[in-house]
Amino acid sequence: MLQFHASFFPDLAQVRTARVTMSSLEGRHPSSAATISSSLGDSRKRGRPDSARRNPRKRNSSFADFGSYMAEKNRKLRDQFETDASTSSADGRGIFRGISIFVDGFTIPSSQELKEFMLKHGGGFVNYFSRHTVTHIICGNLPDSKMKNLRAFSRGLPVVRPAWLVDSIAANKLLSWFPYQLSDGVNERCKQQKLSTFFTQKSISNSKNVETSADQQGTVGLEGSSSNDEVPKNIISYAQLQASTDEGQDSEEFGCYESEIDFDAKSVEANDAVYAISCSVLGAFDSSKPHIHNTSCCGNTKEEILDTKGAKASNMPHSTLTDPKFVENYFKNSRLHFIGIWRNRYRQHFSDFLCGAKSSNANIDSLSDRKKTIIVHIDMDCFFVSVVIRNFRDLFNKPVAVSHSDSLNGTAEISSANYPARDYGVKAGMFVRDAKACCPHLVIVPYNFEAYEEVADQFYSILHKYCNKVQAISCDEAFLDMTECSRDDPRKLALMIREEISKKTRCTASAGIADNMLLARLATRSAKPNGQCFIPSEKVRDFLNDLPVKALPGIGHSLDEKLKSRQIQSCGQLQKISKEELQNEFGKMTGDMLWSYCRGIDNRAVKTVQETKSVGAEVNWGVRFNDNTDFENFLVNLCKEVSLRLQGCRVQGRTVTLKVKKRRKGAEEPAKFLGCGDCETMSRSMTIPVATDDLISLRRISKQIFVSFHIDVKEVRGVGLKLSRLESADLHRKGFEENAIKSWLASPSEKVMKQSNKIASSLKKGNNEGLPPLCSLDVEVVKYLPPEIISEINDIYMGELHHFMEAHEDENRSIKSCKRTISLPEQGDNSLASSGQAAISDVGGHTAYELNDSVAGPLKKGKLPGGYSAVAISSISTQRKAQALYIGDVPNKCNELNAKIQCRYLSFERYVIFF
DNA sequence: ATCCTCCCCTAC
DNA sequence: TAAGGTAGGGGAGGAT
Repeated sequence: MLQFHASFFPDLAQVRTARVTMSSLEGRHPSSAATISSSLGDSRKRGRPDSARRNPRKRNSSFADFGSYMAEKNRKLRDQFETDASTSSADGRGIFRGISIFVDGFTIPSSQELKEFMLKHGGGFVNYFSRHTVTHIICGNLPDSKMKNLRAFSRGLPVVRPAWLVDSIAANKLLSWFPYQLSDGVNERCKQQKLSTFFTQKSISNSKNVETSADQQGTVGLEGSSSNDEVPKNIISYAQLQASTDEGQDSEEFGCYESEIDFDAKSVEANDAVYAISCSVLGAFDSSKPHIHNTSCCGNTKEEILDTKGAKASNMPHSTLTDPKFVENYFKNSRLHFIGIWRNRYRQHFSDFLCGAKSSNANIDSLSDRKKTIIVHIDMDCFFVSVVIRNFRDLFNKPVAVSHSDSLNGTAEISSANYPARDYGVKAGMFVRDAKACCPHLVIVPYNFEAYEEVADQFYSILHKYCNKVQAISCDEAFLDMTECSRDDPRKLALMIREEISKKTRCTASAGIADNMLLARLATRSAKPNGQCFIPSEKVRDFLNDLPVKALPGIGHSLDEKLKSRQIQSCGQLQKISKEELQNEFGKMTGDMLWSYCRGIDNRAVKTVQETKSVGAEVNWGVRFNDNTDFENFLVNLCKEVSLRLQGCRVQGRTVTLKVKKRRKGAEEPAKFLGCGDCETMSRSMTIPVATDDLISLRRISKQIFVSFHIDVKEVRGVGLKLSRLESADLHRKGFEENAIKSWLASPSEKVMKQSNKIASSLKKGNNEGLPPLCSLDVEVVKYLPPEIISEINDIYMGELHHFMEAHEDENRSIKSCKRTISLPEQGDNSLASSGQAAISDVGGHTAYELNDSVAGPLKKGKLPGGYSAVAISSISTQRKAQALYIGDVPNKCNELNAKIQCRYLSFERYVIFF
C-alpha cells in the first residue's frame, strides 16, 4: 500500500498526477509510463514548521567535518579572489574604479582578457548579469534580435563595445563610453520578440553596430514593446520572462511542491513526527530575493539571466566540411558529451572529498559481516529544464523543454522536458517538430551548461555535507550510504537534503530510501517528481511483484524485448524463471542479475571512488568528408582531443580502439539534419606494449587502423577513438625516465648517450635532422613497421629506404638462418626460453640475454629494475650488437609474440630506439 | 582455462 | 538546420 503525503505548488490548484520515470536526465530511450500516482495539493501560503527551518546539519553530527571543509574552501576561494583583485588594482591606475562590466557573447579581446583588464585597473567584472551590480554591458557582435532583448533587460544600462575599455587603457583615462555604444539596429520588420532569439543566429550584422542615437537606448524595453500583442501564445519573449520574474521578486514566497511517498505507512507510524515535517516542510520557502543567490566560488552575488550560454550565438558553420574547428565546437555544444564527461569533472572538482573517503570502498566490500545498509538515492527532477527555468517561476507550470533549436520543423532533439510537457507526451530524444506536434505551445529553452555545472556543484556540496559515502552517478544523481548515520532517521535526512537542494538551487530533487542501491533507485522512481519514498524490506516483495521488468536498472530496450517475447513483463513473472534458465538464455552474469534484481537483491556497495578504465572521444553528427585530407584533419583533431583528455586524467593507454560509422549501403540521407543515419559500425583495436597519450602516436595508430578498414571517406558518418588498458602517466613517466634511459644507457659511453638524446629529441620535434645514417638502420626493425610508417620513413630518407632494404635482403636471409629469439619470462620463471616464434632482438645472431648481463641478471632472479613485473625488449643496432632497452611495464601474461613485434613498432614510435 | 578482440547493451 | 557522447560491463568466439 502506498501512502501519499501532500505536495505543494503555488500555482497549481488542481490535483496533478505524479508521473514516474526512470530518470530525470533522460537518454534517448524514453522511459516507461507511470505506475504509481500521487495526489498533490495546493498550499501556497503554507509556512514551514520550525523543525524544517533549523539548520539541517547538527553541530555535533559526524558530517560536521565535511560541512566545515566546504565552508572553509569557499572562504579561501573568496579570499583568494579578493586578494587578487586588490593586489591587481593596486598595480593599476584604477581608471575603471566604479565601473563593473558584464560581457555578453563573443568579444575581442576575450571575456577573460577583459576581466583581467578590469581587475588590473580597479574595475569590476561579473559573470552573471545583475542590474544591481553591473554598470556597463560589454558586447562584440549581437544579432538585432538579441540586441533588442539585451536592451530590454539592461533597462538603460550602456551596451558598449570592448574597444571602450581597450582605448581607455591606451589613453590612460576613462573615456566616454558614448561613442562606443552598440546600436541595436532593430529591424523594423521584425517586431516580434521570440524566445528563438536566444538560439544561434546566423546573420550578424556587425556593420550596423556603429554610431547610433542615444535615445534609442533603453527604449526597447519589454513593457513598452508594442509588439507584445502580436506574440503568439506559444512564444514567450525573453523580456517577458524577465519581467514576469521581476513581478514576483519582492512579493510572495517561492514555492515548490513535494510528494512524500511511504511504501508502508504502517511501518512508520512511530515516526509521525518525521512525516509531519515531510507534509509541509517543502511547501514554501522564503524567496524574498529570488534572483540572487550566492555562488560557490568567489562569493560574488550572481543574478542569472535566461541566456544562451549553452547555445551561444555563433555564426560558424557546423559540419566537418565547413568548420575547421568542428571537433572543438561540437563538444562544446553537445549535451551528451556534457553528461558523458561529467564524472571526470566531478572527480577533479571533488577530489578532496574523494581522497578523504577513499578507504570507504574497502570497508564495505565484505558483505557477510556488515550490518544492514541504508541507502539513499537522490535524483534532481528534469534537471536540464529545471536549472534553466529555475528563476522563471511563471514557466514552472507551462510545458517547457530544452533543445538547441526551437525551429518548428526542425530535427533538433529534446533533451529534457518538464512534467507539464511530459503530460502532453513530450519526451526526451524527440525531434522538436514532433514535440511541437504533441504540444503546440511548448516553450523551448536553450541549454545552459555553465548553470548545469554550477547547480551540480551545489548539489554535490550539499550531499557531501550530509554524508561521506557518496557515489556520483551523474551531474544530478547520486547514491548515499547512510548506514553509519543511523542515529538520524535516513528519511528525515533525505528530507533535509532535499530541502536544502531546493533552497540553494531552486530546483527540486526526489529521493528513494531502502536497504540497497537497486531498491533505493526504484523508490526514487516512484517518488518523482519532488517526493521521496521509503521501501522497508518486508514490503519489497509487494513492491516488485507488479513492477515492469523494464523498470529494473540493467534492463534496457533489448533485454525488455527479449523478455516480452517470452511473455515476461513484470518482476513477478520473472521471479518464476529459475536462475539456471536465465543464465542459459542470457549468459551467466546477465542471468544472475535478472534473477537477483527481480527479487530486489543487490549486493553492490556504494563506491565513492571509481577507477577510470578507458578514455575516448566520439563524433557521430555533422561528419561528412569529401576527401582524405578532410578526414585526416578531422582525425588529428579527434586525436588531439583524446590526447588532452588522457593528459587531463593523468593516464596513458595501451589499447587504441578506432570506431568508424559507415553509411549502410542503400541507406538514405538521415531524417536528422547532418545525422549519421543508418550505419554499419566497424571497430578495431591495437595494443601496444607501452602506454601512450602522445598525439603523434595516436594519430599514426588511428590512421593505420582506419586504412585497414578500406572505407571510402565519403561514406564515413562517425568516428570514435578510445584508449583502454590505462596506466598512471606519472608512474609511467617516472619509470620510463628514471629506469629506462638513465639506467640502460648509463653504461654505454657518454657519447652514445648524447647521441641518443639528440636523436630522440630531434625525432620528437618531428624533423629528421640528426637521424642516423641509412646504413645504421636496423632493417629487422623497420620491416615490421606498418607499411605506411615504412613509407613515411622512406620519404624522410628521400626514397632511399626501399633501396636500402632491398640491398640488405640477402644479408637478412643469412642472418635469419642463425637467429635466436628470447621470450619474456613468466613471473618467477628463471629461464629465458627460446621460443623460436619471432626474431626480435638481434642482428648479429646474439640475443639480449647473451649480450647484456645487466638485463639477464635481474631477469634470472625474477627481479626487475624499478619494481616492474616484466621488460619489453627491443633491438639496438649500434655497433651491430643487440641490447635490451627497458621501456616500461608489460603485463605478465601479454601475448609475447605480439608484444615483441609491437614493441619494435612502439619503440620507434616513442623514439627510444637508438640506431 | 584463460585471455583477447569485437561487438552489443545499458545508464546517464 | 544543429551539436546522435562516454564509459562500463558482458557475451560470443577464437587463439593460446
